[in-house]
Parts: sequence; C-alpha cells; structure tokens
Amino acid sequence: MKTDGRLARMLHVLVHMGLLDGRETSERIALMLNTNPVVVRRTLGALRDHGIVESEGGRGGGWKLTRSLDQVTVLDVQRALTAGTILTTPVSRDHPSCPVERAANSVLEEAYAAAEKQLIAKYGVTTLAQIAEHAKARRWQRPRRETDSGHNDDGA
Amino acid sequence: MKTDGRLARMLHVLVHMGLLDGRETSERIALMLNTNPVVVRRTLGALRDHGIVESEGGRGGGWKLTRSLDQVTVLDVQRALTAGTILTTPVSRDHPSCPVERAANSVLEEAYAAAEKQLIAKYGVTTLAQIAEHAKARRWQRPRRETDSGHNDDGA
DNA sequence: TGATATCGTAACAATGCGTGTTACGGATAA
DNA sequence: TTATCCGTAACACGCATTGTTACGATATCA
Ligand code: FES
Ligand code: FES
Repeated sequence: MKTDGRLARMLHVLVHMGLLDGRETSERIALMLNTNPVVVRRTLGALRDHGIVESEGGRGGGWKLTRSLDQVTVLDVQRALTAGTILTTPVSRDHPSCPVERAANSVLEEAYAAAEKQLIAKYGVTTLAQIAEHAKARRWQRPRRETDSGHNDDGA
Repeated sequence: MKTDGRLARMLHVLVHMGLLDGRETSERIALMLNTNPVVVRRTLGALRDHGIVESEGGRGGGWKLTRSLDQVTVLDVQRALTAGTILTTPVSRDHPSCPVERAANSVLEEAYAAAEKQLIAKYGVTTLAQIAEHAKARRWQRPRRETDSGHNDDGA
C-alpha cells in the first residue's frame, strides 16, 4: 500500500497555521503540500469534524485552528484521522479453527498491542507546540543555505 | 494496502512442520493456507535463503526445517522475510527543506522507533517452540466441537 | 446583481504492494 | 520414461491512499 502520509501532512499544516496564526485556503495548503486542494479539504475535513480546525466558505474563507498549538496533541490528530487502532496487526485468517494459527496470531497481537501502546504514549504527550519549538530550534541550528528559508519558502 | 500476512503465515507453517516433524510439499502447505503453491514457494524461499528451512526438488521433495522449533525466534522469521525496518514510519516528503515538516517527521520517527523496539524485543524472545506450546495448551483448554480438530483438520 | 473566491462532494483514475494464477523449465526418484 | 516437486517469470487482482476533474453551494465585493 502506499504509505499513509496524512498524519505527517496534517501535523505540518497545523503547525504551519499555528505559527503564522492566520487563515489559509485549501489552495495555498495544497501548494505547500505538493498536492491537490481536494485532498486538503478531504483530510482537513476530518479534523474539522473533530473540532481541531474550522472552515469557512465563500470569499475570504479558508481554514483556521480552533485551539492553540499547545492544546492539540499528535494523538488528537491521529484520532481525528482514523478510528480504531493505528497499527494493523498482520494476522492470518487462512484457517481460523487451527490452534497453531491462533497461537501465532496471538503472539503477533500481543507484540503489536505493546507497540501501539508506545505510539499512543508518545503521541499523547507530544503537542503541536512542541513540534513548533523543535522546528524553530532547528531553524537556528541549521540555517538553510538554499533559496528557501522555512515557511512558504518556495512561494509556491 | 492489503495487510501483509506473510509473517503470520510462515509462523503457522513452521510450527506445523515442527510439530509434525515431516517434509511438506508446497502443494500441501498451499492447501492448509488457502492459497497457491507458488505463493508458498515464494515466501518459504526467503526463509530458505536465511537458513531456516531447506527445500528439495524432484519426487519426494518438499520443505523441511533445518533447526528445531526452539532454535528459531519470530524475529528470525521476520528478518528473513523483509530487510530493514518492520514498521514504515508515515513521514511526509512534500517539502524536505521545511523545518516544520522535518520536526513533525522526527516526532513520528521517534515514536515509531520506540514502537519497533517493542516489536523486536517481543519477537526476539519468542521462539516457535513457545508458539507450539501455546497452541497445544489451547487445544486442551478449548477442544474443537466441529469436524476439524487441529492439524490437517479439514484435510484440504 | 454579477463576478469572484472558497469550501463540499461525488466520481473516477493512478499508484504501490502483497497476493493469486498460469505457464514453463529443471531436477529427482520410482 | 513418467510422475512429482521446486524455481521463476509474467501478469492480473484487491485494496487503501492519493490525485484529478467537475459541479454545486455559499459568502464577499464592486
Ligand atoms: S511550515 Fe509552512 S511550508 Fe512547512
Ligand atoms: S498447524 Fe497444520 S493446519 Fe494449522
């Protein structure tokens, strides 16, 4: 499967909006994400349904954060994007009545449950504000030498 | 993407072979996995390349374990199936020069590194023999009431 | 009112990767 | 020589995300 990049993209967009503290249109966001406005609406739509952002139609409309960056965790975004588990346990269902298959599956399920617990723990204590700080710190540590220099760097 | 069921399938097959302690043909294994002999050869071929099983062609040939079940860990099988990381971190590569994207990605990378560490730890200490024991224990705890009763249950 | 800017959504193609299938060649034992 | 088996190439399929086009609804501005 193509890798699911929605979480990373949304973190990027949300921190971007939080730092610039302004309304952004789907079109501008699409340019910064090298994608299509429809994809942006689709994905940000899920966040809107969970109260993380709000959208306004019509001229001058766009997307805006409903809370400050320190009020949103990575876990909040993850939960808004997909219900249920984050990782999909790679079990087999070839022979459901076989005790061996079940034993193998249960080993995998336990391992993945532990792994997902780790993910949730990290996601839960990481706020978007921390990501923003991290980004700013890096900015000073490693100034870009290319034409771009951070936000809206390529103007696109 | 379709879930990757190779690890679970291989664990099932290997434990099956270990318990019955015999040579199995791709055809028989394919039947027990509800799949195709070619898929079996493909996947078991990876394990052969890593010394977990061996194959013999010609009449009377088939697949056989090269070590006993307590000499193979789940991690061994995983490593034989795929090189590199087990989990794929869902990073974005839309704007590689943007510090915010990098910061978001690095959060995800750390979280996934921790999660994968959990997986590897569990995989590394779990042998196929343990899965076999688990299966046998379950067998006694919950005897099947249907026509099948364990290995080769539906004869298919 | 009319023109313009935005979101909302449906519909469908593209993509990636494990899986399923068919086909054929090589090897080994009866 | 025949019956099995593995090895491999080649190609179609399933499925979830992504990308694209099209059209409708809504809000602002001149
Ligand atoms: S934060 Fe604006 S483009 Fe990365
Ligand atoms: S162990 Fe033989 S079919 Fe499950």
